[in-house]
Amino acid sequence: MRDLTSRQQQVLDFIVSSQQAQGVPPSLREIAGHFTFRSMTAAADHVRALRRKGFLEGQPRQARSLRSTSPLQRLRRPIADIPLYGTIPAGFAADRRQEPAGCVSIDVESLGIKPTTRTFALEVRGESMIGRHIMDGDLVVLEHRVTPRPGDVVAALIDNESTLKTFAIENGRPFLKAENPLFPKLFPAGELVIQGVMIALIRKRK
Amino acid sequence: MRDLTSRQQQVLDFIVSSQQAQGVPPSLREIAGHFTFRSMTAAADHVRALRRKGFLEGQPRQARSLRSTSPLQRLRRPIADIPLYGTIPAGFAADRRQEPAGCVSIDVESLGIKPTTRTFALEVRGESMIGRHIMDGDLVVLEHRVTPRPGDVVAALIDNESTLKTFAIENGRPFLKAENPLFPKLFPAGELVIQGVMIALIRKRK
DNA sequence: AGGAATACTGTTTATTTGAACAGTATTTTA
DNA sequence: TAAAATACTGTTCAAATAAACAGTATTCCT
Repeated sequence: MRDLTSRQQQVLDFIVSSQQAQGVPPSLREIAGHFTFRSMTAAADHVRALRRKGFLEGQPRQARSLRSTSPLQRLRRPIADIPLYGTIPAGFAADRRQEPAGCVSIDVESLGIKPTTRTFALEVRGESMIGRHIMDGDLVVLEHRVTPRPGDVVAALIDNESTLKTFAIENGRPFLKAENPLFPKLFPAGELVIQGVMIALIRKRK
Repeated sequence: MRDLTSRQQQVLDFIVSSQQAQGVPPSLREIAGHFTFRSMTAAADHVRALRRKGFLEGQPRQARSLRSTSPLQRLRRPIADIPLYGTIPAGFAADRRQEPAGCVSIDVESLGIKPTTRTFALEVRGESMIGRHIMDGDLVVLEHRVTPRPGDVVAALIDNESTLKTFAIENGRPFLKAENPLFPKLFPAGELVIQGVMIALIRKRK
């Protein structure tokens, strides 16, 4: 794969960034317009060169079919968009119509499961789950309305506050426990509202 | 935002998944073709309904400009594709031309940093970093050729094997240590080959 | 009971768009 | 030093495409 000239790199950059921004790759005329070429052939020439050098591909005679051909993008899996509901989604179970505070996008392979509309993410506050190696600031991805297995990490609503706990069953009665010797209390659950079961975790460097 | 009929949902699903798979949204004819409509108007009707209900948007008279308008996708950040080099990338420092074994795609916001061409991912094997809450099977994202700060988690080449350790400095001399009382040895580093500094971590449920 | 929305067929039209043809000037490569 | 690649102008053409028009049958509200 040969190197690109600076002009060709500019054109490739425009195509990729335009695709990201508009959601659609640009047409040859739009490329020419952006660089104020007075002829579309200029754009077509660059695209032809980028095709020949293997940086672009697309179907012939198909409108807006240009896409960059990085070897990585070939390996790319479908990407899931997961709503991030902040740290303390009070009233989640009752009021499902809350606005997401953000969006976590990750490929399904790294996530481990194909997400549904009941998948959501929360930011962890506190060290109560440090025994399960979940740290303050971690993003946890959870699945709503899944029956937890004993030992699963779940987000539960206790006193109108969402906390992360380990789900357990003793003598047929479900309860929750923190995973930190500093928080040794068990939480017997009169009415146990499970918001979600943890399926993945994302941590970034502080 | 009103609900969709099952047919409209099917059409929307096709548009979104086709966009993901092909990199380009489908044309009306391609939609009609997929559902074996004998008229493009059928596809156009559905697209019109999806537009009216707010699930699709795009420029009029612009080829392949359909894009889904989920409130989530509006929040979506640019996505980074990070090469996954397996578990033991022997000879990474010397042979940079190895083939990636996979691709981790995640938005830059959740990742915490804007990745460069020197960003890569490895799968963790073993429990040697459990004290830093890094578990067997976790995916770690690393940045190559960054000067580590004391306390950073780094991937290093020791005896031609890549291992995750904590970087530390004592009396001006850098060394590496495992974060597990079962692996208490320190690794003094005659020639210290740092492959990368950890910047993020992804864990999926086993 | 009646109007609107849904879900299509079949055809035509105007626009968008990729691509080809014919050139020119400059830079790079062999 | 000659050939090839680069970087464009200017024009034309045909395929791809969105959109409009004219219908039909069914289902869903009210």
